[in-house]
Amino acid sequence: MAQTPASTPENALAAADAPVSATPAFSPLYQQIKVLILQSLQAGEWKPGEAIPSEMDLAARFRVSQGTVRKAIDELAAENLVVRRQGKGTFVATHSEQQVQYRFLKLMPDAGDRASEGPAHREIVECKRVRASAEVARALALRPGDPVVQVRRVLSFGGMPAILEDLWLPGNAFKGLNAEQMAGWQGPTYAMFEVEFGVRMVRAEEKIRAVAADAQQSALLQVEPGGPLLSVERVAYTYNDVPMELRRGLYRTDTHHYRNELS
Amino acid sequence: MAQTPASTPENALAAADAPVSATPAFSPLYQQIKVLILQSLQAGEWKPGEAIPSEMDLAARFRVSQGTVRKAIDELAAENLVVRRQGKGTFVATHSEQQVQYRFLKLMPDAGDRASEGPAHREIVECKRVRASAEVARALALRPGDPVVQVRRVLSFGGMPAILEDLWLPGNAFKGLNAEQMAGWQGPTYAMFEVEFGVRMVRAEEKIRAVAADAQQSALLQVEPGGPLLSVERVAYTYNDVPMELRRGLYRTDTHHYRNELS
DNA sequence: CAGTGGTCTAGACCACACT
DNA sequence: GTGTGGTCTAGACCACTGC
Repeated sequence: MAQTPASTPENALAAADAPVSATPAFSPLYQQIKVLILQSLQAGEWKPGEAIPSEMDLAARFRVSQGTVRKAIDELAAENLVVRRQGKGTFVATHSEQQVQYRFLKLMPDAGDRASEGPAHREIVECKRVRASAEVARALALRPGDPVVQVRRVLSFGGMPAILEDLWLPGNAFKGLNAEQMAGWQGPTYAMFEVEFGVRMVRAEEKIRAVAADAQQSALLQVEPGGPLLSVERVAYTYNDVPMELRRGLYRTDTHHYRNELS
Repeated sequence: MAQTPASTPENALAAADAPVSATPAFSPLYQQIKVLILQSLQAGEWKPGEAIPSEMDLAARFRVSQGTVRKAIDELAAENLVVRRQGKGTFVATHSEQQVQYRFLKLMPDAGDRASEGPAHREIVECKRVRASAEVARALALRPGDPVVQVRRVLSFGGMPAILEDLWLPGNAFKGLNAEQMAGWQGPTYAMFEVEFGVRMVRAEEKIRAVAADAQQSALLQVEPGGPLLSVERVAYTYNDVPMELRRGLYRTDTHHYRNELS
């Protein structure tokens, strides 16, 4: 890696193999540095909430200029993998921070903000070990029949049930997860996943639909059967686009709405 | 602006007034450059799809280094106001591009991508001049009673109606808009707004709910009355966060879904 | 005060597109 | 080849944090 920083940067990928290649697959130095930092992040060299080494230190370690490290970190910060704090350092992002808690929850009260509403009350309906169905296996990149933890819970705001959620988690990574743990933890569930299982959710994709409540759902959410509910199907990923959670939420949207910003 | 580039950058905002200020409101040079470019964009100095001057030219114009201009443009590109193309130049973003057409439409077919589906068929149900209701006035920063253009239309994919939309547009900016124009235009509606009215939508906010179809809605979308529909309420903004459109869409989500990425 | 991230500059060179 | 954006470096200085 960059033995001769001042000269043409050697392309690690291209140099690795295939001297005769149609597309040289050029990747700039800062991208290679970014990958290296990413690997350290993934390997747990620095834990969530901790500071990573200073830009100068990283520049020395990788034998590149500070500017190149800076650009690599800039991209990591843009992807919310890392948080910069002027005068203090750069920190591994975590779902435990007081600031942007519940980053992935886009349901907002129609009036006011979520802070004014107070924390949600959580009730675990069930938490059991099952075998992955074909659908769950596909979403989590498992084989059908592989062990999976399934959780069903109801979240309430101000005493009113608002969300009915089913979670499916790979059994291997979430050994020992139980209802007490799910119910006892204060704060974001993803923060618990970080602390208890070392699983950091980094990004997610959601598919949103309008559906009619069935009998069971309407009972749990205290709405009329057949009434409209927002179905939010989420796949959450760790590093390297590895899926680690499938979640299907049913949201009441009579007093709340799903907020999205487009640009 | 940066009469002495090599010395401490004079803060235009801070220098303008209030020599004794608790917070000096420091803003870096590149931010000031960004504002200047933004003003030119807004004033229409360069039209959508056109190239803006090269980084070197802008650096010379503003008497700063190329790197400072670069950082300003980087941010504009990140906000999708401008598109960089290596070897060619930097171009004013437009909704007319073949690439990311329908940037703000997040409805996707459950199987395949939107390109495979072909363009939507549009039917204008009505297009009339009305007076702003309290709700419309609030969303568009108008006064109740101000002139507004209201459009109702149905979009169909593969012959099946999928979206029922109502649009409200400020009457002043959209003088002369009529049903023929709405129906005749090929491609994104926002592209027509750029060409015909010089209005460029830059970002938008959406509030999403699940609702039950009423009699009229179910007839237009060919679903059962009371069936679930996705309600998407959008406010679209031009430069400087000026709202220029209120839109309420009702989406059928039996064969499509609203796709969102979280990070 | 020292250490961290943040800004600004200047110059060299690379990759890409057009002509 | 020329011009564009893109990368990389090196050094100076600024702003913020905490000792």
